[in-house]
Amino acid sequence: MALLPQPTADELDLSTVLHALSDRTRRRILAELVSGPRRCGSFDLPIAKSSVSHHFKVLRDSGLIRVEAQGNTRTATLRRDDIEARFPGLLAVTGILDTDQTAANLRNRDAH
Amino acid sequence: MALLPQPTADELDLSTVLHALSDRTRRRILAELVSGPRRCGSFDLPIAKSSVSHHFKVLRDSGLIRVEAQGNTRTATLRRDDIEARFPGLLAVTGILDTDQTAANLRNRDAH
DNA sequence: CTTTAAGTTCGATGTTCGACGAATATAGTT
DNA sequence: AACTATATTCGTCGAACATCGAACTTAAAG
Repeated sequence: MALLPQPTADELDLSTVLHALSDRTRRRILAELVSGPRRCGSFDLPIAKSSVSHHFKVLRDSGLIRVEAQGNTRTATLRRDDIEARFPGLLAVTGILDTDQTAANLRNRDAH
Repeated sequence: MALLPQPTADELDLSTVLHALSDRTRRRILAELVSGPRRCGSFDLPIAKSSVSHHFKVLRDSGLIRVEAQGNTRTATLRRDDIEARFPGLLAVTGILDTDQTAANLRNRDAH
């Protein structure tokens, strides 16, 4: 159960985060992580596994996900609270949060 | 008074926009455009003017700014409404809108 | 202990990026 | 017409990026 190195919440860099988000495959990974932690290898992506590994590293280095090694598997988790604290609304506006959630946010926003 | 080619509002591509925003120099240009249209050459940037021209092209191709040629000068305008319509909140969360303006938006938002 | 599964790391390839200077185009100015 | 100012385009450079397959590491399963 080793947590792999990652930036702290206050170390999140906007340029780095936006670059990580500018890739469709990485946004797809993040979107699938909204529903909860997932094993890194459990994503059905049309690229080689070494490429997948690369994308997970970019996401982890940027601070968007945390990755925990347990045995010979790794589990990725969206750092939703940290991202929200530093860049509120970023996940919603980039389409990471699913439509219902975004709609709920919008409703809540407009209602108040 | 020729408007240079640019994507329509509904053609804005998230990956392209996020990539354009992932550069600090380009975000700085956008932030200075919040206060109104500016001549392209009137930005005090620590890079060669050919590089500045490149950044304006990236911003225009991504749809974040419109550029109008008038005589031998070009004027850049932030496409605020188009961006807001397509990706609401993106300019605020990326720090393009200054603090006061963002606060004003939040006040206005909450008020309604 | 051998096999299998999960991922990473490495090296190579081709592309894109950001920067530069030089050359060019366009349009005012003298 | 010659000069000046504005800005782009072109060619180049090194760095970074995305992708791949092969080799490697680690650990669980048989």
